[in-house]
Amino acid sequence: MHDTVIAWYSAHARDLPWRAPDRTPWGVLVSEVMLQQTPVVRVEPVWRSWMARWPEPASLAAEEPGAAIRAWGRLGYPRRALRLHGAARVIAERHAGKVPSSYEELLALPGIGDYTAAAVASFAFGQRRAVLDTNVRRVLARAVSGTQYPPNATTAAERRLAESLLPDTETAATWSVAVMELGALICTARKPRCDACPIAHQCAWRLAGAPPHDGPPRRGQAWEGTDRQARGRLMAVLREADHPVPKPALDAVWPAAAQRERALDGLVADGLVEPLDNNFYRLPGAR
DNA sequence: CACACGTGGCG
DNA sequence: TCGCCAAGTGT
Repeated sequence: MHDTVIAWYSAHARDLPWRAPDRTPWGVLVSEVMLQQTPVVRVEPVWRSWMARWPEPASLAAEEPGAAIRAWGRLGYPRRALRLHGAARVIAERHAGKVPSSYEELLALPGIGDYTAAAVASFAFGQRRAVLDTNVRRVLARAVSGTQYPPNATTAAERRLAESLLPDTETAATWSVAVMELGALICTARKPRCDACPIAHQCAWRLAGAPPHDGPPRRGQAWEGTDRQARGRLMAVLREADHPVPKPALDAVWPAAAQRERALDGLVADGLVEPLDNNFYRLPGAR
């Protein structure tokens, strides 16, 4: 299975800048954070401008957090920008400006969880770490476990499986990115392209007749009328403003007063918004 | 462990 | 159309 998947990857991998030969650990780290819950097509242009402006951790660390939040644009989950800025400051101050290579030190950075720490250790530093993202989990669920979808939360069994399949250090990172790419391009969640899959003939799920998902239903993401939607509206106003924004300008984008105040308070508590005197607001430290 | 947390595109 | 989904993390 390994040689087949890696050969498929060699022929079909997308040409992404964070995979280029001249990539840096910082570029890999930035890409991984941006890619959390966000499609590649939306990340790529933002990654390019981000790396042009802040080519190393110290250059981002020298900025106010609001600059990072604004440059994040419409990628979503702007707390990721705040945490990436925080990670840059930790790297600048405690790691001499160099992205740490150990999984444990990466995991200690804000906004870096198990997946991202493993991905950076593996993709940027060539270490042998199981990289378990939604793509890998889905491919292994189908190809090996014979189920349409993986469990809702990552299980110890999934981790054991991924580790048991991990090849030696020389090829571990390539194997992980190849499986990930297979999940992203072929073994997709909704409409897998099994006719183009290099391991379709040995896929446990297909061999079992492609049985439908039977476990507990996947949790949907509520949106319309939620606090999240309100927060998004408020952040959009602040992101696009060149100067501090008066409160009425925020009130205008979310009429329900109680929910709006709760959302705004939450943004302030999260450090995404800075309240100023006279009922003005701005991105933290920004203009 | 379940939930909060943005945004936009596709089937 | 509208629910589902996208290289998760923190609490």
